[in-house]
Amino acid sequence: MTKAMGVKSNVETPRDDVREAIFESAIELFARRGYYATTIRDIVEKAGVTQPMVYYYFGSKEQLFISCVKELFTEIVNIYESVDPNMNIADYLKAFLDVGNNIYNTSPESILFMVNYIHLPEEYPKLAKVESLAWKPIQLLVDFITDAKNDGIVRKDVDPITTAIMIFGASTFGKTLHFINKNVVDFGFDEEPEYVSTQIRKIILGGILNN
Amino acid sequence: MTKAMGVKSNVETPRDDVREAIFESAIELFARRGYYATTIRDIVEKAGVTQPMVYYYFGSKEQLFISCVKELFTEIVNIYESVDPNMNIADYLKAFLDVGNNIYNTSPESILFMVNYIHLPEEYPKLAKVESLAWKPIQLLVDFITDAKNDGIVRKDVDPITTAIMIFGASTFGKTLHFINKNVVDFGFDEEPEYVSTQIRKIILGGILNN
Amino acid sequence: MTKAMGVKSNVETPRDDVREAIFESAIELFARRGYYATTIRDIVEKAGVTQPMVYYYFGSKEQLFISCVKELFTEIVNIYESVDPNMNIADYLKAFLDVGNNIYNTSPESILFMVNYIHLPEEYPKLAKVESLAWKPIQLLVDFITDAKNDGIVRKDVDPITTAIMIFGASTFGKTLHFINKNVVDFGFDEEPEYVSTQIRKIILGGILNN
Amino acid sequence: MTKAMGVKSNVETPRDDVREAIFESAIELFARRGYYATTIRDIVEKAGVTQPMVYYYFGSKEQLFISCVKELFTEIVNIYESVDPNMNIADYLKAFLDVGNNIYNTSPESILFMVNYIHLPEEYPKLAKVESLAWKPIQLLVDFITDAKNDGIVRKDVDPITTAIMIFGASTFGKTLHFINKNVVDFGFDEEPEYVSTQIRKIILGGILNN
DNA sequence: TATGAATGAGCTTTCATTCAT
DNA sequence: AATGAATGAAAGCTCATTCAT
Repeated sequence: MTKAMGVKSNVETPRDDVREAIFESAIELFARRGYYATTIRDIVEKAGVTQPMVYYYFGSKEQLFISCVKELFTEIVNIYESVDPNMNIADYLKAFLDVGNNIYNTSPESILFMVNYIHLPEEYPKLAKVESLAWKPIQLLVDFITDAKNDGIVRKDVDPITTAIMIFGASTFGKTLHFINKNVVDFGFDEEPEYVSTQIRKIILGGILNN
Repeated sequence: MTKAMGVKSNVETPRDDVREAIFESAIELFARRGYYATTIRDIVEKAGVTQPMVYYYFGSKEQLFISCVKELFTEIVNIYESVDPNMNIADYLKAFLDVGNNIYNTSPESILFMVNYIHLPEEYPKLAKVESLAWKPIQLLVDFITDAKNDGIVRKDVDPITTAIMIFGASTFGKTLHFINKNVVDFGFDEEPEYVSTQIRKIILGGILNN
Repeated sequence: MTKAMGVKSNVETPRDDVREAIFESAIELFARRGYYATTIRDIVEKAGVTQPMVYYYFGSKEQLFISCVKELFTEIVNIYESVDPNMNIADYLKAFLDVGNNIYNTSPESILFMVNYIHLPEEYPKLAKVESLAWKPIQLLVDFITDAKNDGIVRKDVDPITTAIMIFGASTFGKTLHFINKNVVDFGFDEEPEYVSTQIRKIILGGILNN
Repeated sequence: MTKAMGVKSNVETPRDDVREAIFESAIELFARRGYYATTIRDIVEKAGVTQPMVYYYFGSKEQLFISCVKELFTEIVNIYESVDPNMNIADYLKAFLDVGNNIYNTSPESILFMVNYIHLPEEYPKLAKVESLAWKPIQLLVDFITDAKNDGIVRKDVDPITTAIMIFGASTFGKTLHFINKNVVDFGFDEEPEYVSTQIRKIILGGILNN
């Protein structure tokens, strides 16, 4: 991700080339194959560096993985946090979903990686270290919906957490299916994320707003 | 799952004990750890049999995995198909979501396994073989909603596919979070699947029904 | 050692061939090169087996090493214990020293291994497990000398422990020097262990007996 | 050792700090862990310098090791040679053994290192280069005893070499056991080197003197 | 059907060493 | 005189799989 997401921060000092190359290869491979199916050899080959460099810069395969997760989640959270909460609910929802779609479009692996990561229970000791990050985007939604509920915009009998899960879960699940359908096996499911987002917005708003 | 779900289809000849033991251990381990982190040794140790038995009965690790997937998906599909589509939409939705909750309650791994499986893209060559099965529960929803739309119960501007994805995605994502929160790391998300289902129903119905 | 020492216990079941081969190669290599300079690959090459066999039979390199130490020390202790303590001190001393010489002649590595092992302090966590075995031969000497002291044969002002250390230390040190001189680098020290033993006996007896 | 032994030979130019630091760390680590279990990383970390410094000052790990051995043996030999041979045998023996004890007390690793080194046969190509040094202390003893034999003080049937080996071997073996007992695992052998030396002297003198 | 024993290939990791600066 | 970065080679170990019985 990183660069792929258009966050290319600035001209890096040349000595971080190797670290950077490892990092990017790692994210892509971990995202596509998962932790165990990705070998250090895969990573360094793709990055064009030698094996010990991984240990020089990251210490171990697991720490490299954690670094990837942290970095990726941090970036994603930053982007989600940049959405201004001073909008009406329809606009906010649109902005929120657009963010997800943008990330997916620039770097589908990012989403896969995140979703994938969240769905590997036995691996969760590792998750503990990024717990708050992983939960953050959903939390932002929960907070916004709670406020809207307090303002009387959202119905009193609506549970903000469930609502947030619906929005977030539906959106990422839609992207995953889109990715699979496009890259792996044709499910007959070819709806674009943008279209799905529009639908989600409409249904959710219809389901939770007063009147 | 299998036995755990109470779907033990017929009385097995006693000599299938070994096969059965392997099968059950495999499902549980694959579900919790994923394909690569699960070793043949793990499986046979848990099953109390010897390694070559896996090859005698299943041919290879990959084929064992596929067998698990097929069996599991078949059972799950059977259950979903047993939901009578001749109900009103509210009841159908309730029945549909209840089925998922029941499966999760009797055998949480089943859900994990399925979700997990769907989210490992690079593994999808394998998926091709169960493509229609994996997609089937969603398809059932899509069909039901499409009918309701044609009957004028669901609004014309609602996309049945997106709706089905929302229902299914939200429901499984909710269960995953519940599982993680309960078994791995406390996210502060402790809502029971049943409660989440009720909310989903309410929101979806509010969002898609005419009037 | 084992076979080399002429202790070939009996016709083994053929299925222990591999284990046996690993074991013997291990002892010889550990003895000559020490633990760290000996690789699993060295051992299996010498034994004509494949690497995983080491792990199948012994679990790890360290456990293989411990097995060797235990086995070797046990055998050596057995031999030392077979020396009948109902002799006069001169004969006992001769018998005791002869035993060491015999072991050295049949299997020089045995001695090297033992001495070598005793002189790697940082490795001694492992030693804890064979502590009593390693100390046993010296203890036998101590006990005999103590008895002789109580019987008035050995002078009252003589310390049995120091005496035993002198006998044992001098004897093994002599063998080590003999081995080095013969196999590695010519120190100009070519006295045969048997000659050294005779001298040790004479000097010790002269130094500790009454009259 | 070196400094630890208080033999800091001359005022060093400050720029040898690094070399000195490497040297001292190396001796201690080699002594405690042996050659193979000691890594360059261990040494430089302990010394607080960087890895290439080892190669700048010593050329290689092996040459560093040899340097340590040479330096250490040279110092030890110097001390042993400073013992005045113009004494009677009892005093000389006392002085000789005291020297060993002093070295052990100021720097136990020195003794361990030496003994350890002598007992690693496969390493002896390296030994060739310090052959005369390693042998020297024993040689001094041999010479003294030979003279005493020629003077009729020591019995004609006594072999000076064996005698020297007994004295030296017993003394160092005693120290090794003392070290192990104190630092690693309790053998029940807690005799102080000084006490052991006194005993050795008494027994040896009783065993080799005329009358 | 079932198993103990065996294996080729590949894994993560660390080592001593060197290079460019 | 000193260093951060880099490397080839090899270490211990595990994997899915098969063979002989």
